Amino acid sequence: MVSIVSVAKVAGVSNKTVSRVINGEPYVTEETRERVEKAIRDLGYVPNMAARQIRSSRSNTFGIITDYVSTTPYSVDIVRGIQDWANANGKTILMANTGGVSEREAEIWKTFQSHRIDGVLYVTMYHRIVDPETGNVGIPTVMINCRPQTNELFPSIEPDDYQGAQDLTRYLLEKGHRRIGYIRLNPILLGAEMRLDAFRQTTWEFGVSESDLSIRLGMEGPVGAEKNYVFEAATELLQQKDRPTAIMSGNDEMAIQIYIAALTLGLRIPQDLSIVGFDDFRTVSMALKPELTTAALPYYDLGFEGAKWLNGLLSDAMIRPSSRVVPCKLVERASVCRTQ
Amino acid sequence: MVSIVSVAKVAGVSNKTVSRVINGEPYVTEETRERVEKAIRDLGYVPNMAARQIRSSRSNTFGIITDYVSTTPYSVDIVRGIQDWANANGKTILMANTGGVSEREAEIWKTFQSHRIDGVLYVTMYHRIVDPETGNVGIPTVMINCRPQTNELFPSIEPDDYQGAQDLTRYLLEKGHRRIGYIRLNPILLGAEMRLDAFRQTTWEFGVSESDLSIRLGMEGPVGAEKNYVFEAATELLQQKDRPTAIMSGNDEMAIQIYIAALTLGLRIPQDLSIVGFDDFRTVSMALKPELTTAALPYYDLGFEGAKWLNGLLSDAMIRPSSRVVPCKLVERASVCRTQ
DNA sequence: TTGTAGGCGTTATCAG
DNA sequence: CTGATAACGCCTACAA
Repeated sequence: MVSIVSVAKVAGVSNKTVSRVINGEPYVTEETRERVEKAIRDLGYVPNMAARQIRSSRSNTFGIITDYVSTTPYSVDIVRGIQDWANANGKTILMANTGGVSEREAEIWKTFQSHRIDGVLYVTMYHRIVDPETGNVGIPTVMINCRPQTNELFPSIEPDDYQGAQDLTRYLLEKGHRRIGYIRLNPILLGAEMRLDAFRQTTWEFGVSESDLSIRLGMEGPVGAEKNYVFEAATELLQQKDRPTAIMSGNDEMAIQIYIAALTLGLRIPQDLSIVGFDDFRTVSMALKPELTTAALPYYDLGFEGAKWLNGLLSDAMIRPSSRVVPCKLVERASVCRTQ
Repeated sequence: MVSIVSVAKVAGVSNKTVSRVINGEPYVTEETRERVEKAIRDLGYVPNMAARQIRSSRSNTFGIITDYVSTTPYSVDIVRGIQDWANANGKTILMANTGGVSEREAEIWKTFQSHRIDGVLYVTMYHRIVDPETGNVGIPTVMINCRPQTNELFPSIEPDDYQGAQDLTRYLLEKGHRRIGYIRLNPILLGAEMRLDAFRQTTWEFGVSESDLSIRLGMEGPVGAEKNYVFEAATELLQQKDRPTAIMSGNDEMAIQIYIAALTLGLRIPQDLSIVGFDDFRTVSMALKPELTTAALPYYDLGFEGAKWLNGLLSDAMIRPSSRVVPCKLVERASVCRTQ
């Protein structure tokens, strides 16, 4: 492999001068610089990061730990956000996936140490509380889309499920809806409770009576193998004497079944039934007809901001655990209309 | 940072002996080994990959280049497959995303060189023909879910869209369906033509007359901003005098709209209309009611096998470009019934 | 403005 | 079985 020495030889300078050129340091004649650059091009020289790192003990690398990539593919946007930030700031990304196995997690932290990773982004694919098995390696870490349970060591950045559900509920209320159905997310998801709380609180603030609210459980059980009651729940809801004029769905995916239930009963969307989702999982929300009004989970921003934050922690060294929240933007499409 | 030297000092041996223990080399007394291992534990020593690499000029790292992660989230399973193989074989994964920008791609290859990556997995998120901007860096590469156009340099591994569509078509035919609708995938996707060909060929082999086939375009235009005709096409198809008894959908996502169109027209699935999808994008195929019969794109296997293959190439050094294909397994659910 | 000497943490070589 | 010493490619410190 061609190294700095061969370049130096070809350019007829010392290796230190080559190093200067590579790193854009001052005090190099324009003429020397050009000669070196030519040699670099001619030889196809590319600096060796490993060697560089060994001297400077900074790897300029971030590690990403994810859990279940496959069951919830949407949240890969978090990773995209991280990558974009990393790319724009000259960082490299090392990726590892636990698959939910905690021994595996410990190994990963070891591997990260081995690579002298500067910092770790601990990413979960759905919003939840976790207990990372760091093995106490002391690498600065930011948690994304999750929050530490027992240990308060790490800062975290999460979507604002509460505000998102609040905005959606208000949106429905402002469109005149009062009899509203709610089909709940799997309770093991952190968002489930926050969204429901927001729904309850907001309808209460608007003076909607409890009896106008029909709240049903849509799913439960372990992620990836959950029991699914959405279709039945929606069907039952819509067969009530005073059926709701709108249904709020735990998420977009569940909204598919609500559409199907409504259409099967001969109801038109949105004229007879308004529906809102949550997540803005576009493969679904834009495939539904009419397209689904929903609240967008800020996955990309979570990743981008998380990476930025982590980088800040590295220089500041004041890694106070704290929690940040990113808003969920309401995406207005065509699945809601004003009550007639 | 604690290095091999400190370990050696504590264990009262030379650094080379420590190295031997770490790498599981023979010719170390059991007793010495234990003393060294104790020192490693006590000091919390973790080997420095960068230093190791600098000596052995093998990074044990694979790079993954992806294109548009976000628009097609399902195919992240490819990445999971790669990670699982890498994990089981002690390789590290460096990840980068082009976002479809080719200058970015060139940079990525440079970065990979910088890290002395052993090999590259070039992954696209949908099945297509590509023209990688390698900058001719000569890193062994396997292309996954895509195929090189102009240059024949790299081996590739792809899903067998033809066989998948063939199986689905046969399945419908064996259930007695003869009047069959087909809603086509975006033609810029490589799978579009292969799937349609299989459909045409297989129906022909079964002696189905052309006039019983209704083929419509479902989508077109650039990925991420395509025009969507699925709902209208399905509606039109189902309003024909002799409407099809089954519709084959370009993919699962498009099947959502076919469901909605059918239900809106008062048709029951599958009694009045059978539907099959393609991809087995489970967030959709299992959310639809009745659940969707489809052909599973073997994303995980593509990744896993691709990584394995790449590794083989590294030792064999006979990187003959060739193309491999992985079958798409038919997943039978509840959206098809026998014609009455 | 440029060059020299030394060392980062490993592993390879070869001698003991 | 074990150890001393050199070398990998780069950067820091210092000297010229």
